[in-house]
Amino acid sequence: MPELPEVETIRRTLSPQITGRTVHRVEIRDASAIGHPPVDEFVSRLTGQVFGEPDRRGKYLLLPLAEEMTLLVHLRMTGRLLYGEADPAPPKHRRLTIHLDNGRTLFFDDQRRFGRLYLLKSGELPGWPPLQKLGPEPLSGSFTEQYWLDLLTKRGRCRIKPLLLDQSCLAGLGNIYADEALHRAGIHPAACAGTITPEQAAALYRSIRQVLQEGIAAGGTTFRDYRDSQGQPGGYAARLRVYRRENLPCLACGHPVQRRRIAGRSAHFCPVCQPEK
DNA sequence: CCGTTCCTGGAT
DNA sequence: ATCCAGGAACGG
Repeated sequence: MPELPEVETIRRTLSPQITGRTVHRVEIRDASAIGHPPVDEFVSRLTGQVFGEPDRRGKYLLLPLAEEMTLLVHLRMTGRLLYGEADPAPPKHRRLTIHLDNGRTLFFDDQRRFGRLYLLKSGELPGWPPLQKLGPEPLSGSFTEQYWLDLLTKRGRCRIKPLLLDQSCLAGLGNIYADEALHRAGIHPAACAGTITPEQAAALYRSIRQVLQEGIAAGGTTFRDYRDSQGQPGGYAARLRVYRRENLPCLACGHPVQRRRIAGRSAHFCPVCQPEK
């Protein structure tokens, strides 16, 4: 489940591997992995292109191409973008292989087939709805404390956990880092945004940025599927304080961590450190 | 806002 | 055999 820190880690490991490389051949093994344009057009337009410096927006990886196009990748749950040697016996979940001019390859593997690649002209990139709808980047200057306080006031009747997962409020948080940020800020995931005090909101603002920065520094969180572009797992799972720790002691107070379904997603929290009222 | 859908494989 | 994991689009 790649969230912002995982996608950012892939961006960083991929950058020296593909920047300046030319696409020699595109091999589609699962057409459903291509979100746009139609597969034959995707292949013909991508072939011969030169990769620029990878970028990221929320959980989207943006791979700019020299000729005014961008290859967008969303990994969703189990997607992997891997750089390596051409494989004569590709694994079962290989969806796409991009052969590069140095004899190496870029693979897109995805067990659950939720991930998608999109090839867009640079002109249509800013107006592309999924990107346009995204809220601010949590680690950039566009995510200000004032924006956050105003948002919690404006969305006062929303519960805070689903609000954190709403990519139009903030781009890049998923279930793992949302639970971790709430625990560090001492806020119950079911709390209504309007009941959060300004002090708590400020603490949450800081904890969101902190857990994302720590996640990036650790190379992301790996339970089973996530890998960077070199195939390496991330190290942040060992540092999680509540996520996937149901019934284990809270690392702050020792009380067992609870798990509850909120808005269709599992939420992990400490009932002592994060009181409901 | 909420529930459903898309997917597959691992757990029960 | 059934349930569950969850990012995001979609319908209500």
